[in-house]
Amino acid sequence: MDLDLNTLSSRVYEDLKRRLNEGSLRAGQFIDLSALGRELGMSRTPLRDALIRLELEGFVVIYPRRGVMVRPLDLSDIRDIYQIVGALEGAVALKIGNRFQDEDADRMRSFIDAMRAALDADDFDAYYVANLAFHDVYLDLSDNGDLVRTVRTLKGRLYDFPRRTGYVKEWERASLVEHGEIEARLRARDYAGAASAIRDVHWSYEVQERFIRSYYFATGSQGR
Amino acid sequence: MDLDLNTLSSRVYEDLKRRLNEGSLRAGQFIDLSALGRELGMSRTPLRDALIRLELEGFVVIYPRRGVMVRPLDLSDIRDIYQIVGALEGAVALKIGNRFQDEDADRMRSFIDAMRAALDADDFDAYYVANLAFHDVYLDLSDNGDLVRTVRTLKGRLYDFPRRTGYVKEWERASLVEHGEIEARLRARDYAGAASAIRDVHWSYEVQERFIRSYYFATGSQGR
DNA sequence: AATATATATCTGATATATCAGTTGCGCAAG
DNA sequence: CTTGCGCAACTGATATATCAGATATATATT
Repeated sequence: MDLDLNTLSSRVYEDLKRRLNEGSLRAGQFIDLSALGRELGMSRTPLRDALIRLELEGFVVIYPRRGVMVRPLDLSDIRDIYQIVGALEGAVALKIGNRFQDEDADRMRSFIDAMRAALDADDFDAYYVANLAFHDVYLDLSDNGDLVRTVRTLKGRLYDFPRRTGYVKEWERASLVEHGEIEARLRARDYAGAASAIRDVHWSYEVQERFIRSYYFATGSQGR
Repeated sequence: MDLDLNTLSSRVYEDLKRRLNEGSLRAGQFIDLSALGRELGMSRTPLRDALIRLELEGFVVIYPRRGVMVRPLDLSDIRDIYQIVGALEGAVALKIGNRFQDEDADRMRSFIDAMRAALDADDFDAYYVANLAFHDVYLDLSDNGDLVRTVRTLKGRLYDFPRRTGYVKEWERASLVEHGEIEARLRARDYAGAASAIRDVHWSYEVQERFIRSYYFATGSQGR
């Protein structure tokens, strides 16, 4: 599936991602293939193709002959995702070498400033966009497409599916400090230090656990 | 797809993996769905389901309306896989903590001895089995199922698809030294050291490149 | 009232017919 | 001889009918 949207199943895959993002498909909810096919005006075959892909990416679970459920995200899932993203994103920083230039550090610095301004303005969406852009500065320097794709899929599961509207300001203020540390280490070409700041602090479940608990589970939106 | 083999597509998925392993489906080869369906006595639908999964795992490429090709493994793929496996397996060692006991180190030591004996006897299969078992000692201590599953899928792509029969003895002798280092660091509870031995040496593409080139490409079996 | 069994219903899985995008080939025109 | 066009052939994609495993419900038995 080369995902260039020239197949129905590619398009329905994107549509399902959008529904998961906006919350019209919610964790724990079962998906009725017949009803959805009728709504979308298509047979179940491209739906099945798309759902197989979503299952392998961790968004849904297909119970053969029983139903398809949107997969909830519990604390152990989040912990697992943190460990994988930390390891992989840390590996990108570790190996970044000469690809990283001062202008990359400058761009990271500007996104930190944008994040701070967004926090001051209580603008969660602006914070979210700047946060992703900050990390993308060095992720985009990696030529390991599978690694970066994996990281982005997993971040999507944390951030986008569903897309959340609230945030824990204290957490984001702490993240700003961490972002500053990452940028400083990269600017200093201390790649091992940057990798550690990413893996062992920023993407450490243990370090971030109290924020994670308050962000994902305090509102009772989902969880066990 | 819960992979308990109670669906046809699960069974055909396993069968296709076996064909990839034994080389009856080879890199670069196109798979004829109609012919394969007739051979297996089934429709193309479960074949498609299985191939979608294999595509997402990196074994094949589906060109819509054109064909399905077994994906070759080139040097950049191998480099990418090395980086991901190194990062993830290193992360397992880093976080292993109190789960790791002296008896685990003893088991690792026994697999090192088994690998040495296999090399002395020129027994590649025994070496291969002991090598996997060695790494599985600490991988099995991780409770991050997705991480370990990803590592195993990627190792499979390197080792098993196709399964190779030759080996580079010099490489394996060097690996033995690395295995000893990993075991010693874990036994000493030097988790950061173990993680580095795994990520920065054992699973470093740059460190292993000359062996990789001679193993994967010297026979001209595949490559560009 | 509890348990076992038979039957109905539900939903995904699969078979098959047909569609549709891609590529190859033959032929005409320059 | 080269190029462009029309058509045929190829293969995956999709629609639809049917199958089949899983679950719920009704009924019989203890």
